[in-house]
Amino acid sequence: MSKKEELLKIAENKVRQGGYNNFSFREIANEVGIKSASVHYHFPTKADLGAELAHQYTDAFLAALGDVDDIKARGENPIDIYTQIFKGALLTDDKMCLCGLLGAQNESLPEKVQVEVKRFFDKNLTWLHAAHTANGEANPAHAAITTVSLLEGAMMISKALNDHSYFTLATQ
Amino acid sequence: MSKKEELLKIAENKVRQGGYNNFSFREIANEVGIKSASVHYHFPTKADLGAELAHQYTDAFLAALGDVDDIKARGENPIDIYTQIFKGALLTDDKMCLCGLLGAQNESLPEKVQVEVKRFFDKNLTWLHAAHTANGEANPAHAAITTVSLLEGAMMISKALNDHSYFTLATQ
DNA sequence: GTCTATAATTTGATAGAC
DNA sequence: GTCTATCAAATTATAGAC
Repeated sequence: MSKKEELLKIAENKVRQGGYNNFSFREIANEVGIKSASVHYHFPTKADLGAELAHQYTDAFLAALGDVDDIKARGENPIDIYTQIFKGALLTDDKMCLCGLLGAQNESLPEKVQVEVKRFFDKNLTWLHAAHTANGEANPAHAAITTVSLLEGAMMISKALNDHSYFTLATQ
Repeated sequence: MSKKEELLKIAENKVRQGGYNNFSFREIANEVGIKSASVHYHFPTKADLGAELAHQYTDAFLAALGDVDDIKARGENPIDIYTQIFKGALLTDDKMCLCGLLGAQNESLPEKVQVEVKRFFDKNLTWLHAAHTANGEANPAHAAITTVSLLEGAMMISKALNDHSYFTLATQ
């Protein structure tokens, strides 16, 4: 893993714990074993780092989801897959969804980060719309909205209560 | 309104926009017209301010909800009331739920703030349990969890998309 | 790519006067 | 309750050497 990738990974964990202000260039530089000035070689400003972080997080999330048609072809329910990926993010990492936390504090973020957070939810809604359509839902647009809202909300409250079983209850 | 109340009100708005780190003693002191050192007279530490803020927010929220039995006695649906109060917080103030945002960044908060955020959700779940029970729901505990999760999640994503109509769609 | 050195600003907090 | 004065630490960022 390149230094740049290491920096992003460490920053991701910090942001998923406490938001955009929960990491500094110095902190992540120390953990990677370089100086904070060197971080600016990879990311000119903190906003650049934040935007790239959200962009890559979104791409990785979509890649993990896979293709709705492929899931249906395997005879599986894409909404179950979606729920399991969310659950994995919470249970495996014990952390919030990166873009969920950033979305909540959206107003205080640099604009280029806001753009990437919006992209995450646009892509999620598009995927869920296709999934609910494939499932024969009467109102796939509405179902997509309630699905992602419920999962993000359940994740947030699980963190607030420090109780993973809350998420499991909310999504069954 | 006392200076202390003014400080809390200004801090509340900042936190609901960008989280716990989105205000400083200097900032809120300036807006109230005192010096930052004077803020420490009212709140010894920032954690004290944060905890009191979440506590009062919770109390005000519960007071706005009112009593489940009273609502039923008026012939109204308490879940509709609950939804309307959430919606009002988003549409009137154009801001996140204070404890929703704090809950998402829970891991990075001082412990005394975490305690107050947990209290908010415990009280909400208790109220919703009573509401769904009064409505004759078969599984009021489960219904309470899904109700608050959906509303907090819808609020978060409305902020992320900067689109209030998203919340309305999610809750109808 | 990474370093040293440094700058300007902000932050949470304290001591002690009024 | 509010002030002045002050502090140590942290933050984002830049210039220029290696």
